[in-house]
Amino acid sequence: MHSVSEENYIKAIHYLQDDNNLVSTNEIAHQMNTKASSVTDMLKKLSDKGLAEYVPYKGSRLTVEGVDCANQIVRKHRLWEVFLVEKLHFSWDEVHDVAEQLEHIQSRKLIDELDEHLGFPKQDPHGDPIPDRDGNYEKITQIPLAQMQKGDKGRLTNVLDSSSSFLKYLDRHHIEIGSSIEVLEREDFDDSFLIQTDKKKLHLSIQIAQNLFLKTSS
Amino acid sequence: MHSVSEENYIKAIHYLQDDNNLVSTNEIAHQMNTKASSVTDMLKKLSDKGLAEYVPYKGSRLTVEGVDCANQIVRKHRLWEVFLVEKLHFSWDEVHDVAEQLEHIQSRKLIDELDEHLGFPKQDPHGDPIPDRDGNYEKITQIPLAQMQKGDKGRLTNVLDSSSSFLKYLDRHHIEIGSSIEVLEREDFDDSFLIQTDKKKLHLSIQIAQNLFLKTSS
DNA sequence: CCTTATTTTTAGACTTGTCTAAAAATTAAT
DNA sequence: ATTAATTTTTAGACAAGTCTAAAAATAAGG
Repeated sequence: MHSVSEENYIKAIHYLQDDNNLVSTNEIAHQMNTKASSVTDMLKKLSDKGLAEYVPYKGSRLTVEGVDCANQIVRKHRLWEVFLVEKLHFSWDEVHDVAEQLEHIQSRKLIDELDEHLGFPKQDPHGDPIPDRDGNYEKITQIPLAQMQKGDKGRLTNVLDSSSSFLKYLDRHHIEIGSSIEVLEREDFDDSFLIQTDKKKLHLSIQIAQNLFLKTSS
Repeated sequence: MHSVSEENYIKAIHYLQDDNNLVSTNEIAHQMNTKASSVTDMLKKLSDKGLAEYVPYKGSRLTVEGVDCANQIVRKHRLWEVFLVEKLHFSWDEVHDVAEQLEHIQSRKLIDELDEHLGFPKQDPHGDPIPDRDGNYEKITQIPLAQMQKGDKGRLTNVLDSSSSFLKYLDRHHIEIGSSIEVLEREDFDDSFLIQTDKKKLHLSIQIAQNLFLKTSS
C-alpha cells in the first residue's frame, strides 16, 4: 500500500494540522527530524498519490483519503499501545517506540481482531481516543489543568507530553489516567498549583499543569 | 541492528543450510524470488558484518553469530504465529504473511513478554519448534508419513508445506497437529496411503504423505 | 583435455529516500 | 517599497537494494 516513510509523513501532517489550515514544510521537517528538502520531495509524492494537497511555497494539508489513512495509523498505534500495557506488562513510558514499529504492519484482520481481543478500548494508555475501524473516534472535551481555578475538580483524561521522563514523574507521584484531581491553591507569582490527588496533596509547576488534561466534573 | 533485507537473507540461508555445507547463490536467489546478482551483493555485505562466510563461486554459510540471529528471527516468527492463532482467531493458513512482517519488529522485551503471555509454547501452529530466548530449541524426532509402513501409528507433529491450499486441505479432513494417524494400507502401484485418523478412514497420495511428519508411538 | 553449458560475479543503471549547497520565492523590517 | 532575513524549492550526490546484460569462473560431456 503505502511505504513506511509515506505513512510517517502522513502521520506528521495529521498531527500538525488542526482544522484545514496548511502545514508548512519547515514544521513537518522539524517534527520529523529531517530536512526541508526531503519534505518537499515527499509532499509532491503524496500529492501525486492523492493523499495530500500541496501548494508550493505555502504548505500542505491532507485530503480526505489522507486523513482516513492517518486515522488508521493512529488506530493501529494506539491499539498496540493498549496491548503492550494491558497484556505484556509494558509501562506507559515504554510503549511508544515499539508501537511506532507495530503501527506499520499491514493487515486489516490483524488490527480488527486485536481490537476485539482488547475489548474494543476507547482510549490508549495516555488517554488518547482510539478510532474505530471506520476511523471515527469520540472527542472528549477536556481542558488543561493550567486553565483551571481554585476549587475546580476533574479526572485526568489525557497527557500531552509522552516523554519517558514526564511519564515517570507522574508514576512517582501515582498520577494516572482516571486519577481525580482537585485544585486547592494557585500561586500567583509562579503560576504553580497545589492539588489534591486520590491519595495526597502535591505541588505542580505550570509546565506540568500544561501537560495534564482533565474532564471537569464540577 | 540489521535491515529487514539482511534478516530475510539470513533466514533464507538458515533455511537452506543443513549442517555446515555451503549454500549456493542460485539456491538463495530461487528461495527468495530474487536474482543471483542481488544475492552476491548481499553475501558480501553479510560477510563484512560477520554474519555469514562467503566463498566466491562456492557459496556461503552462516557464522555462529548469523545462526544466532536466524534463531531469533525464527523465534519471533513462530511466537507471533502462535499469538495470531491462539489469541486472534487466525487459522493456520492465514498466519504466515502477517508473521513475516511481525518477525522484523525489534524489541527484546516485546518478544520475551509475548512468550510469557502465550505460556512459553514449545511449538508453533504447524508443529515447528520455537527457540527460547537463548536460541535453543528441542528437536523432535519425527519421520514423514511417506516412510511409514502398514500398521505403523503416530501423532502428527509437523507439516512441511505451509501453503494455504495444503493447510486448507488438512482442515477439510480434520487433520491437525496432534492428530493420531495409523497406516491401514499402502498401495504399491501409486504409493498412496489408506490411513485411520481420530475420526475416519482417509486416502492420501504420496505427495500429501511426504508433507506430513509424525512422532511414531509404535 | 578441450569445448560447451551452467553458475556466479561484475558493471552499470534504476528506485526510494535522504542529504548539502545554491537558487528562487516569500515574508519581514526599516 | 526596497532591502534583508527567512522559507522553500531545485539540482546534484549518496546509500541501500534491486535489476539487466555481459564477463569470468566453474562444472560437465565427449
